[in-house]
Amino acid sequence: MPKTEPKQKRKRPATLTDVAKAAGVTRWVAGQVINGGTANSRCSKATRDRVLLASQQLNYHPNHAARRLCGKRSQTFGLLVASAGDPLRSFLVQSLDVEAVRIGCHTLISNTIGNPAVGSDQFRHYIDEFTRLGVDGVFCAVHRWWPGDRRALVQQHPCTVFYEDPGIPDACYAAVDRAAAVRLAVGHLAEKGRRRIGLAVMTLSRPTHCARLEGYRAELSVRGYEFDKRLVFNGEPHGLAFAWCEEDTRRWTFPVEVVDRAIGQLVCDAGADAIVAHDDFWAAALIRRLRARGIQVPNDVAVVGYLNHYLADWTDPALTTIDLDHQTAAKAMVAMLEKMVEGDPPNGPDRVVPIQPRLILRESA
Amino acid sequence: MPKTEPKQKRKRPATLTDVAKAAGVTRWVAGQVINGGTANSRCSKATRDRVLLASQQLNYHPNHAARRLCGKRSQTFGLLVASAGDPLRSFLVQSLDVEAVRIGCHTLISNTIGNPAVGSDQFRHYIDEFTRLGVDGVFCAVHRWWPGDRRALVQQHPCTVFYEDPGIPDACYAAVDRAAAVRLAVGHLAEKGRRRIGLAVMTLSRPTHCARLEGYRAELSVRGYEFDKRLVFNGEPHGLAFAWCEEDTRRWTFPVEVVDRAIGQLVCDAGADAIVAHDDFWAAALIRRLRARGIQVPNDVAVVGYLNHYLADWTDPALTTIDLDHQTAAKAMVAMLEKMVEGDPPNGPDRVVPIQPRLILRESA
DNA sequence: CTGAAAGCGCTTACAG
DNA sequence: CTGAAAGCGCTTACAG
Repeated sequence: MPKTEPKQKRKRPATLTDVAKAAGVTRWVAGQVINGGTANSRCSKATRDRVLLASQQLNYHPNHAARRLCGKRSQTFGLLVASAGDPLRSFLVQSLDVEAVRIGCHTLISNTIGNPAVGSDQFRHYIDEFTRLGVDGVFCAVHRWWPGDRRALVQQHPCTVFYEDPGIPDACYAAVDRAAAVRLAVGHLAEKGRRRIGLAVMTLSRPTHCARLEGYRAELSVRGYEFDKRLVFNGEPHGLAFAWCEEDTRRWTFPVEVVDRAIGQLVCDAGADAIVAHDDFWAAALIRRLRARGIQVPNDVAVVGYLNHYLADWTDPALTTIDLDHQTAAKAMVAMLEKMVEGDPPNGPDRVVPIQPRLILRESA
Repeated sequence: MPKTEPKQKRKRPATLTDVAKAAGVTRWVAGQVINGGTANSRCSKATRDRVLLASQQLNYHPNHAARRLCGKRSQTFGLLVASAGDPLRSFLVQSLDVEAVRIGCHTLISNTIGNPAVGSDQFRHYIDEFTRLGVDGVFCAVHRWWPGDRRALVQQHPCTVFYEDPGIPDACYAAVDRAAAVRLAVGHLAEKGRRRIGLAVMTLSRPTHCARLEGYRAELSVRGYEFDKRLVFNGEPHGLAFAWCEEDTRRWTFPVEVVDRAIGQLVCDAGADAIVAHDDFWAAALIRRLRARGIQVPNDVAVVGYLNHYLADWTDPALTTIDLDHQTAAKAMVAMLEKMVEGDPPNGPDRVVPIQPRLILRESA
C-alpha cells in the first residue's frame, strides 16, 4: 500500500484566533460577539453575522480550560452522594443535574462510599478533588450518618449546599418538612374513616425523626383523636431497623422481625386500622408481613409509606406514600448555591429551605 | 464598629511557585517531585521531602485548568444517559464512576432526556459540551431507541464506548449476553422440574431481543424439551408493552392488559408451569396478575425476571432474576475507553465485550 | 540540579 | 472598532 495517506492527525479544534481570522476581525471583536459582551452592540450586525458564521463553520467552542485560567468560573458543581446508584438518591442526583444544566452548569458525580480505590476517607478525597478541579460550589447529599467531615467541607468550599440538615452551624440546606409529611398521611387516613392510626418509626432519637412524632400528635389533635402511646412503634430498642444493601451481593435486607413486632404491637395489641410507616421499605415489608398473617391491606389495615420510592408502584397493593418533591428541592438547592457563588449567600432563616411533601394516592390507603 | 477588619478576601490557592519558594527549590524541581516525573530519582530524598512537606502545608493542588491548557488530559469522561435517576441505569452510572475514579478520572453526568432547557436535541447539546469541556472520552449508556445521533457522537468523539450495541458500524461496546441469560433461567427451571417453560418477551423484532429466543430454544434442546410455539408470548402485536414513567408524575405505568394476555396464552392455554419474563417489570406484573387469578407463585407457576432490578427484593414473593453484572460491564467499558484515549483502540472482535449474566435466586423460581 | 523562556487559549485593560 | 500586551498556572524544551 503506497504511503500516500499521511497518518491523519487528530485535527486541532478551532480557536478564537481561527474564528477571528476567518471572519476578518480581531480576536477581541470575535470574543465580544461570541460572549455577548457589552461591546456587542457597538459592532455592526454584518460583523456579528460574519463572526457567528465563521464560528459555526469552524465548529468553534471556547476552550474551557483557558477561560478558567483567566479567572472565569468553571461552571461545574461537585456533587457528593453516598452512592449515585442508590434509588434513594438517584432522582435527587438527576434533578440537581437538570437544574444545574438549566443555569449552564455541569455536575460532577462523587460517590463517597463503595470506592476504596481513593483511600479510606473518600469524602475527604473529593473535597480535595473539588479544589483541584476548581468547582464553583458543592452539593452534599450524603446522609448525615455516613462518615465525612462536613466542617472541613464547608471550610474548604464555602459555597456548599446540603440536602437535609448536616448538623453543623450555619449550613445552607433544603430539607423535607417531616412533620407535614406525617400530618398529610394522618389527615388522609382520618378522612378515610380510620380511627386507630399507628405510627411506625425507626428511631425517635434524631431531631429530624422526632418531627414525625410532633406532626403525628398535632394532626391527631386537630382531628379530635386521642393520643395513645401504644399506637407509636419505635424500632430503635429493637436494634438495626433499616433496610441495608449488601455491598457485594447488592441484596437488600430488611429486619423482618422488627416489622413483625411492629405489627404485633400496633395491630394485634393496640388495634390499629392504619399504619404510617417510617418509609417505603417499612411499608413494603409491612404489606408483605400483614398478608402473611391474613390481614388485608388496605381493607383491614391501611399503610402509608414515605419517599415515593421507585418500588411504591410495585408492591401489591401499590403503595400510597409521601413524595419528597426532589425537583423542588433541587431547584432550591441550585438557586441557593448559585447565589452563594455570586457572593450573595443566604442569611439567617433563608439558609434553610423547607420542602413541602405531597401525598401520592395509590392503593394501600 | 471600627474598620479594623479588612474584608476577608478568599485566599488564593497555593501555586507551584508558592510550593517551590517554600521548599527553596525551583518550580521545575517542585513539579518533578509532585508529578513523580522521571527526574524524580535524580533529586535527593531531602529535597523531595521538603517539596512534599511544603506542598502539604500549603495544601497545594495542581491547577487543573492550567495543566489542561498545556496539553494534559482532562481526566474527565462524559457520560451520556437517558436519565441518571432511572434505576434501570443508576447502578451502571455509579459503577462507571467508581471504575473511572479508580484510574484517576472523573465523570460528568449528562441526562439526555427530560431537560428541555438545553434545547430540543439534548444529545447533540452534550456532544458539543463535551468538546468544549475537553473530555478525554465519552460513555454512552442511552438506550438505542432513545433519540440521539450516535454517528455524530463518534465522529466528534472518536473515544466513545457504548453500553449495548448502538447499531452503528465499528462501535465499541459492552453488551450483556441475552441468549446466555435466558439459558440460565431455562436451565434453572428445568432443574427444578418445570416441564412447561414459557417465554414472555416484549418484542422479537430487534436483534438483541431475538437472542433471547435463540437462547430459549438452545437450552430447551439441551434439556431434551420440545419447542412449543404456544409457549412463546410476543408482546409486540399487543402494542405498547413496556413500563413507562410519566414525566410529570413520575408514576410508572405498565400495560397490565398485555400481561393478562400473556398469562392467558402461556398459562391458561399452553399450560406453562414457569415463565421467563422480559424483565423485572414484566415479572413483577406477572406475579401480581397471577395472584389476582388465584395462581400461586412459585408453586403453580415459577417466574424469572431479567435485570436484578432494585424492586426484585420487594415483590412478593421476591423475584428470582438475572443480574446484568454492571460492575463487570463498567470495568470493561472503562478499560476500553482508557485504551482508546491512550491511542490504542480495540480492533475487530475486541470492540465488543460480552457480559455474562448471573442467576440470582430468590423466591419466585 | 538551576534559570529563563515559550506556549497552551483565553480575557482584560490600555493606548490608539 | 484596532492592535499589541500582560497574565492566569502549568509543562516542557533548552542552555547552562
